Amino acid sequence: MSEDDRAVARERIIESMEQSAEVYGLSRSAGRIYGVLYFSDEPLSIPELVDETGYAKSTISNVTRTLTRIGLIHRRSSAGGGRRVQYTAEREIWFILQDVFQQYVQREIQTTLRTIQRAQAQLPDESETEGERIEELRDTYEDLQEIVTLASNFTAAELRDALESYDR
Amino acid sequence: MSEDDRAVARERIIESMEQSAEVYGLSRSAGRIYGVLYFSDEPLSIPELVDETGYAKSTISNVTRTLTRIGLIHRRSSAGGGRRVQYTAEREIWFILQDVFQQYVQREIQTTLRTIQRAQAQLPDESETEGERIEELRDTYEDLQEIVTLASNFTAAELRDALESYDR
DNA sequence: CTGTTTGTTCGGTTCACTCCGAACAACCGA
DNA sequence: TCGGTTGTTCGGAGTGAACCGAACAAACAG
Repeated sequence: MSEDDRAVARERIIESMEQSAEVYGLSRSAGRIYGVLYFSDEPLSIPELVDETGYAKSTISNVTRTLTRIGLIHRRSSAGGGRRVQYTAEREIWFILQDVFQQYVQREIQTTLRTIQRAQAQLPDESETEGERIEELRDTYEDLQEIVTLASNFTAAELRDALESYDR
Repeated sequence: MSEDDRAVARERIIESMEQSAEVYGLSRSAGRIYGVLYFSDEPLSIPELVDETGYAKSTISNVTRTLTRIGLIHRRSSAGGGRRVQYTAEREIWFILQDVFQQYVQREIQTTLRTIQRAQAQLPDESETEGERIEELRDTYEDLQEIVTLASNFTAAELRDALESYDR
């Protein structure tokens, strides 16, 4: 009974992770695979993940690669046994979010900013409406870049503290 | 020539907005429609947006609705003239990001947190591994919720200042 | 060397999403 | 009342992504 309850609770949270994965632009399978690894006591191999999740081997292979690249899970090659690679979940969610920020948000901001700067360079300084709009955009994106750069170097606790203790 | 250059610069930035839209989970058409409105001096009606973007009327109708719901553009019913509804872009990007955070990120965090709490309530306090994992998750999400709540009440300048002046 | 286990790659299917065109509803001016 | 304009809704075509199964490559055990 308590065993069942625990399984139900675990399943609910994994379903929630599936949904979160979709919000962050990943597939549902990615959420489930991460969830199973999150609750697993030991590292799991691909065949074990197939058993636990019900997905096809090829799906597990593809998804684990992208999850590894993003940094949500870690890959260990266990040289010893028959099984060759094993996966563990990164449990420090703050690290994951930092990575997402660094890799996606910051990158997105940077390319946009570069486009704006290039467009601005081509327009000589006749301050038409167009020019002002672009100027506005540039200022905003420079602010954003600064904020994200700073924030991504903080720990969660530091960030929270910085915000809580700030007196306007 | 300068006219052409300006058009080219504008087009580049709008293309960049199309790409950003995809990153944020919107369609390319949403990015273009927002971009055209961003650079327009006056509010535009749906037929005018059809001319400017080349999209079908129905597409404009659907996309403007979702953009309005999200808060990226504003809808004005100009009671006077023949045209009935007109749209303007929200140019304060920080407002947009705040809304996104409030509506999506915070909501996502809250539902996850609620799921975790409910799961935790069902498990009595036998501190098994499962229980510890869930406890861990809960702490993290409570931190996240606090951070997002605080951050979404700051202006961009305040946030930047808070981060820059924080001394660890 | 042969059989088994593991992991990757490739082609195909299914499904959701985007966008379009057509039909419809609401409203205005003659 | 009747055309003209505007906006919404609906069904369908095209497209991309998720996932699967099969084929293939690599490594180990016997």
